[in-house]
Amino acid sequence: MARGRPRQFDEDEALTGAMLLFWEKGLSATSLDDLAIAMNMNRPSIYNAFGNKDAIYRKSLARFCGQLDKGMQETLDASTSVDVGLNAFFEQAIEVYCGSNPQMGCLMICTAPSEAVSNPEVGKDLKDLISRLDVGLSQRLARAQRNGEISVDLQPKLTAKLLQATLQTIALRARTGEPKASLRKLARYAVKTLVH
Amino acid sequence: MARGRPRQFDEDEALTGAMLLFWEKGLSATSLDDLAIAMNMNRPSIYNAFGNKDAIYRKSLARFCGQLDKGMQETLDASTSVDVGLNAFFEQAIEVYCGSNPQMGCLMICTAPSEAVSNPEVGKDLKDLISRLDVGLSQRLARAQRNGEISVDLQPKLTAKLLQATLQTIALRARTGEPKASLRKLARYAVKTLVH
DNA sequence: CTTATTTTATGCGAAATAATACAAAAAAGA
DNA sequence: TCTTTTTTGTATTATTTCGCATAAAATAAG
Repeated sequence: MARGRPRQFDEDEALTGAMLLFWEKGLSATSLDDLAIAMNMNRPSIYNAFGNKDAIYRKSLARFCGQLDKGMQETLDASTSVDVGLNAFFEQAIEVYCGSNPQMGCLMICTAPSEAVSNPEVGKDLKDLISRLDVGLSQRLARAQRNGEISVDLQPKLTAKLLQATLQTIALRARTGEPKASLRKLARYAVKTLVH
Repeated sequence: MARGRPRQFDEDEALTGAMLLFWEKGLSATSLDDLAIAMNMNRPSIYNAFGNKDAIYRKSLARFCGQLDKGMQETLDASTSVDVGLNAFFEQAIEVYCGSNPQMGCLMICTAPSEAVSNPEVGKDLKDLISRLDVGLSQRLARAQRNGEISVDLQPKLTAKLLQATLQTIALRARTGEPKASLRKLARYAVKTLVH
């Protein structure tokens, strides 16, 4: 098997290049010529391997969110105490959001909303990520509540949304250049204030 | 005075039309042809009156943010108690963010971030709005603290950021179609939890 | 060696897009 | 009435962009 001419590009590397470009410029401002350079492929090969621009963008989103989601689940599950887990999760996110120069925040939160109205599939991708994070955070809070680690007065679903709000503001602020230290301080205050 | 041929368009209405279009599609996905229709002007007149696409977008942002900022200041100043003021402010914002069909969230938070890296001026507009809201909220909290209305343990600047995080998540969630009632509930819980 | 299969690379063509040139139109002032 | 000023509308140009057609290249199977 592997019948025809072998591929010259690495699918993973190409998608990474595409993702980085979308992360910087968003969907609409990115052209296929830009993508061809970033993916180190020519346009016909791109169409053949990935489909049109929307499809590449959504595949980039899917990979990015998969990592984010997985990181959250693993970090929250691994930790015995909620607040330690949450702080570790925010720490991870801050590293990603501030990990380039200039800082680019979150691929989904910073680039998908502008497309979400005119492109309902992107809207759905955004909605799904928000929902998954709500669920993951909420379940961890509920577990902590059952363990007696946090107050029964706390409402897990609403608190989860406020924790995600913290994650989102960190993403947005990172994109405006706000320094890591400032974001860390905010994250720790959020955990301390919201989870008790 | 008013020397030459009178304008056939109303500057305010034209800018409103442009703003609505940018709000729906973002900066990059909006063409000047679309704008010409939405503003009820022909392209040369647009260039003459407003400048290029970036300039029209930034004028739309400025007007939108001016109203948001003013609404916040007035609502927070008018109320004697902080929590009532904050709840009223969130209520206003929710009406704006969910006021169309489909819901479009916040013009700035939902469309500017995707442009902010490649267009530093837009990045600055975003940063400035975030900063102004931080300051406005923080000052109101500090006042309440001096009045003995809220605890001295509360950190006004950090709490202000968490309140803005709440505003931002409401904007993003509104854009994914989350219902008003759900957003209201979140806003009230945020005020209750964060401001004590 | 021949055939089938898949990818690559050049390049084309249609459509969209940004921005401007230019003359006609519409007003005020001399 | 004639000039000046500003806006309007048609048209044009140059560029970008998307998506695909086509043929060459590179491999496996028969």
